[in-house]
Amino acid sequence: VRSYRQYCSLARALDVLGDRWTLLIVRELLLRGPSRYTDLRAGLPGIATNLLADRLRELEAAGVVAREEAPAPVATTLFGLTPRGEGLKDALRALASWGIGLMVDGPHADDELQAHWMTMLVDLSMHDREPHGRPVQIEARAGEESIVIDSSGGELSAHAGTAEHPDAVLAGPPLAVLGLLSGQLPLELAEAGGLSLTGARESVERLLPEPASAGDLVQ
Amino acid sequence: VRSYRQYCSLARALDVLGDRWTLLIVRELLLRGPSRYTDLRAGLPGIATNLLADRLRELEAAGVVAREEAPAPVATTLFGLTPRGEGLKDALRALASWGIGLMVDGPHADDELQAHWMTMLVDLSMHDREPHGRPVQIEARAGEESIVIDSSGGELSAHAGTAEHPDAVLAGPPLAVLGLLSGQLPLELAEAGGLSLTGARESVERLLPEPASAGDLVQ
DNA sequence: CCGCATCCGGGGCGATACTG
DNA sequence: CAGTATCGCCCCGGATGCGG
Repeated sequence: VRSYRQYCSLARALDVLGDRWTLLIVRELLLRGPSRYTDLRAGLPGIATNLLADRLRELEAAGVVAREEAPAPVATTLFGLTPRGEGLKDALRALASWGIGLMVDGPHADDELQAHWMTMLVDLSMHDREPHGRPVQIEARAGEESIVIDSSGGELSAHAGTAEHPDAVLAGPPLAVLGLLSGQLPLELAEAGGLSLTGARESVERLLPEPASAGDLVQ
Repeated sequence: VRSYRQYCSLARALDVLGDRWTLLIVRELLLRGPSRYTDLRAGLPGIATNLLADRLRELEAAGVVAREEAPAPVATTLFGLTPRGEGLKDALRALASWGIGLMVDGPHADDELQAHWMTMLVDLSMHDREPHGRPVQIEARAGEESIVIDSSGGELSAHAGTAEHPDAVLAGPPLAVLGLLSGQLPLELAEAGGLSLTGARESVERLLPEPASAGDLVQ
């Protein structure tokens, strides 16, 4: 929580966000919306509970997070982003987009994977090539974690969970599935890496990002 | 340097960039281009010399920084960004842009200000409203630090230093000058805050950003 | 000088236990 | 459920030394 003591906007931003876990807390709040303490802990495996409490206080003091007392039936406290906190969306997107290039070696030993993190990649990389086509729904499962991707009217959305009657289902090891969704692996290479595609293949191809240039791929 | 152990692109990015000073080192390399160790130290007041050496090694291992042996006459080692490191430009811009909102209270006690940091604000906030007008040159001095802003053919550029025959000169306390350049303060309020404008006022107004909405201003 | 390595004190961080 | 309390450890800050 020590300041860099530089009158520079980046240094000021890091005075608020630079401590360990802070930006991941903002990630959780952006992905989940206003959340309970316990749900935040679940989305931040490895965080010490005192650190989460400390960081939430600091973010509150900086005007990034606001504490809301939930209405009657639940009666718990919710932590949500203020408008200033919502303003971090672009910065987190840019950082996460840069980080995609660091995921091509697959998960390391003991790396955790949660479904709602996968939805970030949809938002970062995928887009509908046929915005006026009929709505499509795709389920993507990496390991045991699955998300549902909806495209309707050119708008893509994704959320954790499973679908009743998706147009297609993608499943496979995390590297193949996330590599496909992030555009790091073209469909053929992802299939070679263990990805299985069942259902309407063209509905998947319609949403896939342009693969990264050949030089960026795994050697 | 401890990993978050999450297979998420943001967590991966922070595994590389999340340590203290790391993103400020990238800032210096983006602003200065390939730099000597000593010049980096000068742009990072407060950093311990062993930490700078550690961070440069870690960034090198992550493929963000490359060490170049300088050619014959100088014979020193230069640290520069790799293409992967250059890819951080958007993320740093987004973070720095968010941090502008934290600068409206002016420099804190003992805050340092260096001219080349000010050039970031030009890049982030200013644009030429008359891209086809004749080229303009403006000098802006905050305290003792001064930069030169050039606009030619709609392209804005800024660098540290002073100008021989600028069209206008801005000078004043850091809060007024940086508030103006970043769009946090309209010209009238900046002048009320101690800013002096000599020379062609319209050449300054031509480059100023739209001021932030009234709600964002200092009360 | 330039580019570090070494040493040491203090505090941020990680892990676990505990509580209203 | 939403934290507080405690205890090591290691990261960080600051100073100094040192080879090329």
